[in-house]
Amino acid sequence: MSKLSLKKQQKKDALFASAFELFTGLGLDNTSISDITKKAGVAKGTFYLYFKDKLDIRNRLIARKAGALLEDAINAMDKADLHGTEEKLLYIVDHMMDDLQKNPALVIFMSKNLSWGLYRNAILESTEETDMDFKSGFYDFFDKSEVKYKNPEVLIFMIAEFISGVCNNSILYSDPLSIEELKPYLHDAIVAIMRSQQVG
Amino acid sequence: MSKLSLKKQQKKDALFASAFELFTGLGLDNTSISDITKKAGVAKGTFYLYFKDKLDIRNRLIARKAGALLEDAINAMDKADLHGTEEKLLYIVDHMMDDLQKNPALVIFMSKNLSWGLYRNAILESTEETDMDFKSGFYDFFDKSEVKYKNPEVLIFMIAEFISGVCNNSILYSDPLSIEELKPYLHDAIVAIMRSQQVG
Amino acid sequence: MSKLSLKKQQKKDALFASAFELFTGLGLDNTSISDITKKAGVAKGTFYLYFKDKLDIRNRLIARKAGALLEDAINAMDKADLHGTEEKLLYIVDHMMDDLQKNPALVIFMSKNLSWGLYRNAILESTEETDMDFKSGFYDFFDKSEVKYKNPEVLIFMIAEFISGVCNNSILYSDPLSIEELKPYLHDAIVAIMRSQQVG
Amino acid sequence: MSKLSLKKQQKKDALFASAFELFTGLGLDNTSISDITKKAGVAKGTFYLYFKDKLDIRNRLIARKAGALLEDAINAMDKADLHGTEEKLLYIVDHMMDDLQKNPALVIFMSKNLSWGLYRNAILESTEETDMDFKSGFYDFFDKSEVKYKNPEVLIFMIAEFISGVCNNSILYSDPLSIEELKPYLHDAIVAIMRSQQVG
DNA sequence: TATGAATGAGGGTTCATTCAT
DNA sequence: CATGAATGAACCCTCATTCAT
Repeated sequence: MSKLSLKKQQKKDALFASAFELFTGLGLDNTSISDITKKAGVAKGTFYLYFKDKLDIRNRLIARKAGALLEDAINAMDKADLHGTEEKLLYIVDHMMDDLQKNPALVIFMSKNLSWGLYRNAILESTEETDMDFKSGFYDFFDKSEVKYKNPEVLIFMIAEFISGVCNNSILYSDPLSIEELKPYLHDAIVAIMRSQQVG
Repeated sequence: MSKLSLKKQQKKDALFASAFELFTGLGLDNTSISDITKKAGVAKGTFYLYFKDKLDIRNRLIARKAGALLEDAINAMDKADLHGTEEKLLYIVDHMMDDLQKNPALVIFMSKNLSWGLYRNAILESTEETDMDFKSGFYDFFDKSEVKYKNPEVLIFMIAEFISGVCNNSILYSDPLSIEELKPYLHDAIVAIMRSQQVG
Repeated sequence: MSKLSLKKQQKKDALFASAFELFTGLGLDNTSISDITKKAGVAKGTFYLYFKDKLDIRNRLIARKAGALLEDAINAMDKADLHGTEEKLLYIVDHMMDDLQKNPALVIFMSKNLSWGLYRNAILESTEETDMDFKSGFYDFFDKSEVKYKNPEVLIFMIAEFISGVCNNSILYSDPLSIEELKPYLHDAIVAIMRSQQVG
Repeated sequence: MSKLSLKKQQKKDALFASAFELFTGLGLDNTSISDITKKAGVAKGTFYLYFKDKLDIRNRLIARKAGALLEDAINAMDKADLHGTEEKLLYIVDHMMDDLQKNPALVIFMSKNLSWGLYRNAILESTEETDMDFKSGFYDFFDKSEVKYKNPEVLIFMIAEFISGVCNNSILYSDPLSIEELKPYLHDAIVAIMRSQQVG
């Protein structure tokens, strides 16, 4: 990467970082592009060299963050010595929840901006922002599973929405319980959901 | 209620109705107070006689709508001949989902604006906007239940978040499945969640 | 007219006046709405209470100015003791040229912004900005004329374009001659054009 | 001309061509320098190596186009077997009108940007953009004429403005008539103007 | 109470121009 | 010569809020 394009990447990253902080702190609509560029230390016009508008940077940010979250979890899972689909899935879920717990800003951002469509895109489609190929891995995972599920995508969708909603309130407001207190309940519920979707 | 205060109530209702239509149609941030008053057929200044600002009308609207949704479900449940806590809970859940399905605008509005805190307020706290007293009913319901749950509020919270998230995507985008196709999966999952939270 | 709507009319007039001065001084595209409101002594937002955008105020300004120019000329002609179509037409043309000569700003504005379509609208169609009914007068004038012309509208169109172009350069730049020096040539040319369009 | 300066000339020509297309298509103020360079396939900075700003390229473009229009007409007239000043003048006028009619873009551009001053410069002054020497030819033409005019430059000026205005509306909007329908009227009017300016 | 004209800060966006490469 | 990333002033327009009527 040349010196010039390195500088460009730095600007883009600075814009991403500023946008993320502001979106999570003030919300999407209370963040102006002026705010983003000011925080990033670039001129307002520079924003438009890299992004079409606020929606554009938001969507690309989601792809980045969601992809990274999943990637970390999968990488950790690969290193752990796990057997069984259920065990693996729970591991991924726990890992992602731990990550989210450490990063409340990310929770806010994702819960307010993430629809399943965007999330699935981030996971299953490769974009400019995500390098990894999750797609083949996803289907592999369920094909090789000794336990069969009625509809893997529906299962993942339901778990994702479940966790997303629950974590959002719990992590942000400790309401009705803190995430630490909630975890046992949650764990049981997730296992129950999984088992309810097994074939046979 | 005097003639004058009837007129006032009509204006307020008109503002509520206009705000709801516009919030769901255009989104909160794309709806201006000018839009609301124009649609309601009152002057712009009149808005400020009844509401503090846009956030104020939104929160009060949520309390109204969420309360009504639950009230309808409970009323219907009372009329139905049901036995058992699980059966009753499922009935309420189904009823609410049916209502939401018939009213996608309401789904948009609630999913984008509803946090558990607000929702619980609508359910457990009586406000200016909700007449019913849900609170005592709520505790009664679980106290009298033959099946005991570890933590009824957590259970309700988890189910609420689960349904809210799942319905949102499904009803609005038919993604990953339409709500009709999704229902059997959802039903199984809810029962599983409930049972996972039983004591003993 | 109530006190309130009088104030409104004053603001509108102030905006018209400011816009006219700035359009003629700086040109349409070098005049910002901010400039107009600043000069008119009103807030920027006030502009949008009365006009859609810059094009809107320009078109309405043209209708006003062109209408007034013609109206003055016709009124003067009515008072003068004139006989014969040619004599009357020449009188109107002279009167308008005199008016334009006294008001170079108007020349700039009209020559840069006026197309025949707009001009004809200003003359023949009644708008919000022009009260007089020129239309019936126009057709009356040629119907009653003892001299018949092949196509009255074409004749008027040609004379209008001729004068418009010639006056523009002459009044603004005294090029190739001052309007005063040019007048005899112009007079001869206009008479020649008229006669060339007579029937028979 | 060296190979290097040939390349330079090509870039300059590309910029001229792009600017012309965009000015006529979008208008002067809706065309950005970025647009021009993009269309020309050069970098934005390159523009400033050849032109001072947008006004500079516009004025030079006018000189080019107006000069070419006249040059073509004169060349064609020289080849035709014509006798008499009036006949020759009419031939030139007709030729230019035909050219303009074939090229509405040119009409837009010239009518919106052309003042007599610029036009005369293009005709009478030699610039960087026009090679031909029209000046001596112009005075020769009227000196040798068997018919004498009161003021040849005024005559040309009046005809130019007349045609310019009339053609503009007619060619662009077919209003009040199409140029084809208008031509007979126009022809008569021009002859009339000429004759009105003869000496004696 | 009810009105709606008026405000002006602040939003998103464009673009002529510069300058390090 | 040529590039195009970067700038930031300036644009148009919206809108929550106020206040005289």
